[in-house]
Amino acid sequence: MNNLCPRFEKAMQLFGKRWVGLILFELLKGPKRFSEMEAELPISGRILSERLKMLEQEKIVERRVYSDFPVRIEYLLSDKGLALEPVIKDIQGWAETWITPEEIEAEEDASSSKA
Amino acid sequence: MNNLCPRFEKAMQLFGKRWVGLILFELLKGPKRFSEMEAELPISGRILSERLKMLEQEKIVERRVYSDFPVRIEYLLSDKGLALEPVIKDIQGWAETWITPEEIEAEEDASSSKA
DNA sequence: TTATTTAGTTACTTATAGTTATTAAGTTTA
DNA sequence: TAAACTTAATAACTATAAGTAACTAAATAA
Repeated sequence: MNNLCPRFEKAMQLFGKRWVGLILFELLKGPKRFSEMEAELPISGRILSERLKMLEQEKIVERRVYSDFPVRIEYLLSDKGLALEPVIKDIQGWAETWITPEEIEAEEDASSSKA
Repeated sequence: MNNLCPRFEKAMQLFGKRWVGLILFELLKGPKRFSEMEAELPISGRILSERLKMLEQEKIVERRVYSDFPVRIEYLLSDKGLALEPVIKDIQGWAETWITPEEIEAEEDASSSKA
């Protein structure tokens, strides 16, 4: 068991965690605040907080505190995080080619209570 | 909420599911049997079965039954699945550059009961 | 001093994953 | 013919992760 490349396995453990892809997608557009991400992603504050903390620990995301009123905290990608851009772009490209509108509709119906 | 590209969101829902990356990584090497994947991946049979069924429904994986003794079932990537190769390769490349040996050791220690 | 704002956290419920034992279909061998 | 073997699952159960709603902390404004 476990004859895989350990680096790949570790990478998939990060990247394959729920919401991580969408968080990176958002942050590739530029720095974001907690509440912006909470509003733009269908993710709960608790989990967003947990994921950002994890991504910060993994040095993929940086957290910057500005002592404005009210306090402003920005999350942005580090170099390690920015280096994931090709992955995100590839997934986008793949999705545009291979995900059909029907699949998306089925998805939206299933989560219509949230939308 | 939910101003994301719905195709990307759907793609991440598949790809960001635990074990999916590792299953695709294995299948990119060529067709595999259930028991081979079960042996090579640190994943339970129940979840492997569940994931393969999902990937089959999504037309990413094909399931071929051979009436040998004992019954032989092969899983292989469809064109849609093969199209994910660049994503996997990018993640591999990223992992080789950015995942440090210390991170992997920490990981191995945490799951030493399985290894 | 009370209210307001952002960025969380805590306690609790629901959903997903993991483990172990069992089943089904087919084939060999006693 | 029936007991045993093999692969590919599935069922029942336990453990872990995610979701929800209400609350907290720090700083300022009214």
